[in-house]
Amino acid sequence: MAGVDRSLVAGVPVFAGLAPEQIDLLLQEAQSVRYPKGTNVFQQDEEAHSFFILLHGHLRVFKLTPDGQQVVVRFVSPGEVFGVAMAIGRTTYPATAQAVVDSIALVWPSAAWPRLVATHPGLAVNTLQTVGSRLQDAHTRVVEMSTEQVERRVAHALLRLAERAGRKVEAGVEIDFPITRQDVAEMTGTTLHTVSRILTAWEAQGLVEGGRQRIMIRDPHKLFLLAEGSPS
Amino acid sequence: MAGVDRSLVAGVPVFAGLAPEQIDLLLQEAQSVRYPKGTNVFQQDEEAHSFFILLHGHLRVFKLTPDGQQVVVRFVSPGEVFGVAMAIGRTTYPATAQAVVDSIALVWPSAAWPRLVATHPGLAVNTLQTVGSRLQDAHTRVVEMSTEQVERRVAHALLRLAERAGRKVEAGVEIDFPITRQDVAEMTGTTLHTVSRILTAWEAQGLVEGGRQRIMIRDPHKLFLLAEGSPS
DNA sequence: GGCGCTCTTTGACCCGGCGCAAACATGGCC
DNA sequence: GGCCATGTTTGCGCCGGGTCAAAGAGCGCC
Repeated sequence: MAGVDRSLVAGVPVFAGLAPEQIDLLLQEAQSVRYPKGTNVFQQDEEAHSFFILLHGHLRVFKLTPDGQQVVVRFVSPGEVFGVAMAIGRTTYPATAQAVVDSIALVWPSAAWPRLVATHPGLAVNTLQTVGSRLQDAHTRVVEMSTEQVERRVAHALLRLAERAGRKVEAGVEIDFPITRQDVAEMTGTTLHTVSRILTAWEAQGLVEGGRQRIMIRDPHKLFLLAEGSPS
Repeated sequence: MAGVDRSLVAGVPVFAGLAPEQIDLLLQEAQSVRYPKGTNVFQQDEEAHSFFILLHGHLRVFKLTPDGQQVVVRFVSPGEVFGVAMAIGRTTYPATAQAVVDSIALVWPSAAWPRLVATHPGLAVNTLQTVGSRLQDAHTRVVEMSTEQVERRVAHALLRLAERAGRKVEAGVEIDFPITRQDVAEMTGTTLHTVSRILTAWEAQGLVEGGRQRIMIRDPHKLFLLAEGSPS
């Protein structure tokens, strides 16, 4: 519980530029909590009681529409803050965060946020940059969905996944957590059927390699060309 | 140039909670600049030299894709900050801001931002909330584009426009600036042809009333039902 | 006050990808 | 090691809406 080691959050962007003593102060108020695979860290529309930094594992953040469809907002990797609803002026979480593998996060009570930013002004500035880059991502996605057709959107989605959560292996870059065709469909605004067809076609060309809840990119460069719409 | 009156920015959210003297200090560093209809306040990929608050008029913010397509990110109304690229850690503007009518904005040099947030901590907190609510909007849009078909997306877009930039008139709510079918298409990821067809159909039902660069919503409630997918 | 540019409407055609359905693989669990 | 749940593949038919084309309509400008 108490006494989280500073080294755990060495490279966390949201703490960038803060003095080590400041970071220690912040960590003293945090709890470290385990979230077994499949459990929800928080749920959409639930009161935003806490905010978090992921230490270990991977989360899938998704929104549920009134008619029950899911849309994946993003995947969270270690070192990222999440659940900062309170900081952006919301009282409830706008989405659900679910552990796709056993995960561990640092947890702060949302109520502490105003005091923390008052004491550590750099925190607001850093969080602003984090939220800002998410805004960029979201806009990129809007542009892609407006102007690209499905195959290129899927290519872009995989490239981003590989960049943020890729693990280099002998034969390419593998997504570092279990991910289904359905997940990719929910990231790109299509159906699992279409994703499956696309991946099968790519596999035949040696672009990617699939498997159950597994995607490996064998030829990132060719995939990139495809994503950018180079006429093949 | 100097001596912008405080009353001009009375209700501006980004100044919420700041003391009047603080606001005066901030205003002393700003310039008031006119942007005639059709001119660009800033351009995509240009160095982010300034940030702004719109005093008068309306801006259209759009992204240009490599193949020349435009996607409308949002419309800016008076009282909103924009061009805060620097604050979110970018050195260039991610989009172009264009005056759709003669407009006036307060302009600060981006270089002053770090000093301003250091002096006025509330500024970072307020900006964080502003950027956060834009993130919400962007995610809402992603969800809509993923799960709704065109007609409902257009309905949602018009309702948002009406809410943010609507002017009540006798017969309904009119969008308070010139807006083309093409603009609506670029907000919703469709074509002007499809938007035209939809508006024509709605007009026949008495839902909206069109015109050149003009959209008026005659029956917001019915439009809302349609947007939410109530089976008509 | 008329010319021309921009915006809008409307028609006809066609295709990307969604919906539905069914078979098939894979891995966890008892 | 076999069963079951979950995930994946694949075929087929269809349709929402994009594309191409061309004809109106409104407005600003000279």
